[in-house]
Amino acid sequence: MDTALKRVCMRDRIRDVLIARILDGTYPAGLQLKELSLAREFNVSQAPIREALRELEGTGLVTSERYRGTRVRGADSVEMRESYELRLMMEIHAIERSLPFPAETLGKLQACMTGMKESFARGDSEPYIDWALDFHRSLVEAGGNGTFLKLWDSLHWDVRGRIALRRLAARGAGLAPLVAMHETLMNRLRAGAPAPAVAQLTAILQTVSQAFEP
Amino acid sequence: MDTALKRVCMRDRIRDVLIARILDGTYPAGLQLKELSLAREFNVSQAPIREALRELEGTGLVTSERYRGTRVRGADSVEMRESYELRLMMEIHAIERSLPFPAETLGKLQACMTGMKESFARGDSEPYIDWALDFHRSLVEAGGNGTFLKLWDSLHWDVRGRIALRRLAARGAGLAPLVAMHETLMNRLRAGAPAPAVAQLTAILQTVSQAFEP
DNA sequence: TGACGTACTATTATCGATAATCGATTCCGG
DNA sequence: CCGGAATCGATTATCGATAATAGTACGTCA
Repeated sequence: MDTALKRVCMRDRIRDVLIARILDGTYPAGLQLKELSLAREFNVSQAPIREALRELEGTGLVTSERYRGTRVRGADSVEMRESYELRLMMEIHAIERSLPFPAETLGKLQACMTGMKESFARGDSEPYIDWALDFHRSLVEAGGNGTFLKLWDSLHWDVRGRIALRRLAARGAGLAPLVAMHETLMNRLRAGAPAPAVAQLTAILQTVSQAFEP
Repeated sequence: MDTALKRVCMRDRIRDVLIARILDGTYPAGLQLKELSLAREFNVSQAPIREALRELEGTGLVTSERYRGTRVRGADSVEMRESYELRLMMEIHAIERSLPFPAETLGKLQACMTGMKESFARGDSEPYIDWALDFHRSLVEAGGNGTFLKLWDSLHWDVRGRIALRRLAARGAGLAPLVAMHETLMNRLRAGAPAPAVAQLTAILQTVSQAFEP
């Protein structure tokens, strides 16, 4: 396989590849990431590999022990549930802090909603997923706390959420219930009362997080 | 100044020193961290410096741009307030999720409380700070969400909190009000009703976060 | 004089090699 | 056959040097 990367800043590209492989399960939890093997695969020397690993270590995706290597710190079902708890907290916080939303925010959310519905109607699950992730990220953004937004990004919800939604899409009911649930959420956000919106949001995230239950 | 580090795993020690310097203001926001200068200071080559910087990049303490260096991403007062908001959220979550606490948790918290009181009575502010930070970290731990605990650690509350408390200790009322407030919080935690405990916790964090207001 | 391009300098990105360490295996005396 | 010391292979940690790049200072030409 040609995974050699050429253009710019090897360590960034390598880091992104490693993140994707860890989150999509290519690298299972506990796997040791051997620097020289990776270096050979990417056609680079050890240094950029190590730097990419150190960055992943900073985000908590891997752990390393001195002279004993770097290992994937798995996203097991426990950690996944905990992450959803954190995500739920952030999105609830945004609602409680900023509802009623200004027109601009509602417009952004509505655009995502429309995109979701259209993609779903066409049966295109990937664009649906893009819109859905954008919807929830926009919600966090609406809370006005930049640290929360950075945290959202550093937890790689763009990848994790995609994996979850793909699983749900392949299951019995597929994405149809989610579309309806988001529509309800959108209406409640527009209505402006926090409690019903929070309840609906909680239900949505509960549904999505079930993608990681056996 | 002899900042040369000798014993084990240079990159870890370097990383810790850099974290401390960033959080205590030695390295102001926006400062470019030059690799070769740091390498000379620590008597190491460029590689471990870079790895330490990459780890800091992962935690969000610095940012780097290709061929343009690594710069301190400042902890300005806005970010500080946002961080306290996040911390408050995590501690509230622990209370709402786990109150009433089991005897073991209450014992741990009480031990911290006792340590705080004794240190304060002796006028030793540093041990007081240790106990206070341990108290709040234990609170997060009591919530039972390991991801929250990791997040707490990755935000470096051990350093940030110390800085805040040192500032407060040097101000007018000093630490006395905090001791009393924690005693009240402890009583309310023991009582087992979430709402009053949350209110008191909010008041405490509000007080502490004022250390960063001008 | 002033806009423009070009060499220079400071700094980062990457390399290839060496030192340090760990884990397993082998070898040996009992 | 067994316990432990010595050794070997694999892997990580660090080094010193080189390549690549951005910003700057300067000189040239109109």
